[in-house]
Amino acid sequence: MEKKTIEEIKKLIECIGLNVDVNEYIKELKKNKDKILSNTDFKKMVNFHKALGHRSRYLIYNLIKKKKMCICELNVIIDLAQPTISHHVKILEQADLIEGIKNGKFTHYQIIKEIN
Amino acid sequence: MEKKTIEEIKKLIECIGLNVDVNEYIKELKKNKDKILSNTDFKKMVNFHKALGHRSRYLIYNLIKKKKMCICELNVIIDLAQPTISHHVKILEQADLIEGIKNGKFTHYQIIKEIN
DNA sequence: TAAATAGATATATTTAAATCTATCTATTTA
DNA sequence: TAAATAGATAGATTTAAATATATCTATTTA
Repeated sequence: MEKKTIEEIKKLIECIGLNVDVNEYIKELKKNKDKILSNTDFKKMVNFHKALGHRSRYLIYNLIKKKKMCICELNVIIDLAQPTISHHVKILEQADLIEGIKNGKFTHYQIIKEIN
Repeated sequence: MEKKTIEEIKKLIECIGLNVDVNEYIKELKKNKDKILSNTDFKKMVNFHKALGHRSRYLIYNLIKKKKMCICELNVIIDLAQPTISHHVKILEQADLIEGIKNGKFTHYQIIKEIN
């Protein structure tokens, strides 16, 4: 065991008290961690929050929520280049928040997961 | 009006149809946009999602949710340097998701906003 | 079927976030 | 009150995300 880890564990012992089995305690914490990480929704939830955790995307999501829109409509009111808007829309789409319905030349995006 | 904008609007006219007042339509869309951006919760919501939209922070949040913890406990089970963990914890704290309660030398962090 | 075009993709560049090491601060306790 | 220490902060570096320009693709329609 490396020096750094030994000091971390010394610190932990002081924190949790001497009357606790440290190895058992750490084992329990690591079990919690593994359980969280192995949850099938873990990545999905992180991506969901990451998708909405950006000013432009949160705006686009809420605009589409008010009224389904195509890229060309978003492009008129948002001060970003068309490929940038397409990029953000794609991230929202991949997070299963919106979907695009092709209609002739135009693709209309609409909400599929409602967030209040 | 610049060339780029003119083409954007031409495109929009084709999309929404000729029997619609384009200026009125754009005005309405921009009103929607301004309403969304001026919402007092806009920044708060983006920060909330940004806070949870990162692997390590989503893990830390869920660990604290299972059991209140101090930095030293997180440090033992997460493979990141102590200041990095402190940094992530601070972001969760600033998003009003968790709070730190000082107890002697140790600060125990606990959930204040439950997310399922 | 060939020109026009909505919007996607590729690639490069810029900007922001994550992470680290080193150091500081506030608190405890011997 | 001085040494010890939990965890916060500062600053530098690395990594990832945002954005732009240029180009491509799939579809439409004249």
